[in-house]
Amino acid sequence: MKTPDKRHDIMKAALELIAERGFHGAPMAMIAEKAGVSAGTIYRYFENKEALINDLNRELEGNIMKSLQTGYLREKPLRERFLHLASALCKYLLDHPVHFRFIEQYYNSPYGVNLRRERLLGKPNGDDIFRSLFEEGIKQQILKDLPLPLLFALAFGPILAMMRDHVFGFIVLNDTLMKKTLEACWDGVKR
Amino acid sequence: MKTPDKRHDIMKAALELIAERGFHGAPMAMIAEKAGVSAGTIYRYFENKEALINDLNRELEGNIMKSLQTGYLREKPLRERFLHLASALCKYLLDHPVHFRFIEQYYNSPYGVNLRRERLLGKPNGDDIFRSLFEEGIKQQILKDLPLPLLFALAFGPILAMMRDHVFGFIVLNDTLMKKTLEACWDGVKR
Amino acid sequence: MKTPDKRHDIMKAALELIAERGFHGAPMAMIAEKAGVSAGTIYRYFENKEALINDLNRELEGNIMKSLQTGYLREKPLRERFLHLASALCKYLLDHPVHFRFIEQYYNSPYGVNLRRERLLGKPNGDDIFRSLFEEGIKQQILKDLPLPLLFALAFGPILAMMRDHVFGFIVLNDTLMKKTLEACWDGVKR
Amino acid sequence: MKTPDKRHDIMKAALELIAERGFHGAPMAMIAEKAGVSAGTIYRYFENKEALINDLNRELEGNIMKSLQTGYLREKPLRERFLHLASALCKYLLDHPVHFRFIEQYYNSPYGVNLRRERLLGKPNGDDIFRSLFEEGIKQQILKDLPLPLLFALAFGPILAMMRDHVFGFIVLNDTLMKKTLEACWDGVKR
DNA sequence: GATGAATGAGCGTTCATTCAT
DNA sequence: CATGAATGAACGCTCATTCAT
Repeated sequence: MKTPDKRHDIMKAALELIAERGFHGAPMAMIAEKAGVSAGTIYRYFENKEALINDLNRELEGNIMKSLQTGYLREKPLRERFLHLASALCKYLLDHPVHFRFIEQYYNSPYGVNLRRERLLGKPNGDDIFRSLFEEGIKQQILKDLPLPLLFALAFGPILAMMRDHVFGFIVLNDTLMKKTLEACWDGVKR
Repeated sequence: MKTPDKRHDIMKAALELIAERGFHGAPMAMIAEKAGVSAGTIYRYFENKEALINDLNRELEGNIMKSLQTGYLREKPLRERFLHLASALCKYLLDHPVHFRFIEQYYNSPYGVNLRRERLLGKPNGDDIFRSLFEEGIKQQILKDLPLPLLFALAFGPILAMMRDHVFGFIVLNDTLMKKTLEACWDGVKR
Repeated sequence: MKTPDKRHDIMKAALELIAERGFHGAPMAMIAEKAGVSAGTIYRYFENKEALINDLNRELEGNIMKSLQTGYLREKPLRERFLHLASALCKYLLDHPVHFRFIEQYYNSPYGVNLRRERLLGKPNGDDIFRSLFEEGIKQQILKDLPLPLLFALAFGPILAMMRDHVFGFIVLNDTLMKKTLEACWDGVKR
Repeated sequence: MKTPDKRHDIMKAALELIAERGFHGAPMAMIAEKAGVSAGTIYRYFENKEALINDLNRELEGNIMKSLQTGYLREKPLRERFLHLASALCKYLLDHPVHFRFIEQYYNSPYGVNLRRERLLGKPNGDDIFRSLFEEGIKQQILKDLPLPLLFALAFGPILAMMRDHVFGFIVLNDTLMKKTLEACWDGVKR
């Protein structure tokens, strides 16, 4: 029985291989084989390797954003909303270590830097849930009065570092540890 | 007139190219050309590319550790010592953005992961200034009672994220901003 | 019009180049060019240079063994069988001087030594026609009672030396000369 | 204390390395190191690697010829003289396996073929002890009436094959075995 | 659409040889 | 004379991409 959605198969294969072996440990031929298609076929769905990688990242980010929004209630207190987002992010990454590995590699490559640049220099993206949360927090004098990128750094720097340590086996996370750490992040950003 | 110290030239060329273009954007031939030597010459000084990269990292880490220790006074209060270290680290990375880019790449590669693993699994290294500071802080109930890797994540995660943003031009740091952010890091790790 | 069987072309080119110029006088690029393919193509058919060489040897040995068996009659007297095999071997090598040069090089390289070691230390290979002939000859007290490798040396040492001389043009063989020499080999091994 | 004879040191180092590791397992730098001289120094004594190898071979052949002549008595019967030479050759090679390994490699390389060609096509070399022995044997109708190269093949082909097997450990020679084999060689060449 | 054989530029590395000291 | 650092062409091999089928 054939999978009809080759595009999906290719992305899945690429995701897993790149997560596990890095960008240059994942040649197109290997991705093709794992996806059950021929090497040439990939080029019907993606202009080249770079495009495949960018599409992949876009999809994963979309998934994450979607998962953050479920259960997010605008009317809750800011602290609670922050903890909701941070812990939903952690949960997502814990549940999808492969996605995490991929994203990490992505943002540590020329691709990621360019993407980030485009985003920050472009217009504010209305649906950026974090940005509006933080801007609100600053305005209400709940959060420290720092440029947004610094608040991001304080909030997510520790989370990503923690996830890295977990994925590589340097620590074993449990709910208590995670909760404590996220509250520590809050301590970092709050006034 | 030629520089007599080719080893240094090679390391400098490798450092800059790798910082700017990543490990595989910096082929040996390109490093050689930038260093003003022939490709074969590199192999008189380094066993292979991996050894060159490891040596480079070792040197940079040495530099950083040295710069952290200057002016570090064991008898000062813990908070002050933490802020000293964090701000010395920031200053170093700010003054040497190329070193920062290299180290980032290094720790996001198999090399770095293995190094980190060895360090965390190996015996406590007496001269690890951060580790002893944090252990002391936990014992004295000044810092949160979390596993060391998580304290590291809370303290350095934001710093590295901030540096990244700065190096890529997403923010422009000044002393005030930096100081505020480092104090926010302290808020994150302290009880 | 292209030859459809590239694998064959590659083996042929490698055979001829190695026969003429030795293993390191035959770089992959040169083999590729002679075979009318690109360098990379070789690696679709052979894992690496060593595999190509081993495959080549295996094929040639197979050819030789096949040609020895045609017309070989187990019921003939031992002397006649010996002369049949020896002369069939000579004829083959005479007709395929390039094969001879290749095999010579092969057995004078680490590849060949290892192969020989495996064979001598491994279990007797049922289809080894020479071994069984010689063992029978010893048992029936027709051949000298010497270890097998020495009988091999006495029987094939001269044949290979003769072929070498012929291939390099130091002598010109004809049927009479060959017959006489093979009978002299028999004189060497018989009681 | 320095060895004054660098030329000798270089040849010895080259001999041992090439015997053990083959021509391309013995780079000039390695030879130099083993000889205790610098790489450049080799080129004061030898024009290039090829010249070094040729000189080495010439020297070894000289040694062998000399050792064959000691105790060789022209007035002894032909058979005895043959066995003397053959066994002296065997003894030499057994005592100097490193020389044997070198010579084998040499004659299986372009160098050796050219040398041999020069020799056979050049004028008869008066002091060639084997050649005169065999020519005498043919004239006196003691040896088979075959072209010289074939008599050489019959006489020395087995000896070299035997030595090869011994050096690689496929057989363990002792005096009895050797004597039997050399007599078998005589059986091969005699009428 | 899909295939997968073919390409060839590019990689890390080696080593015989040269030459300034 | 001797050194050994430097060279650079050449090697075996990889892989993103193309294109005839």
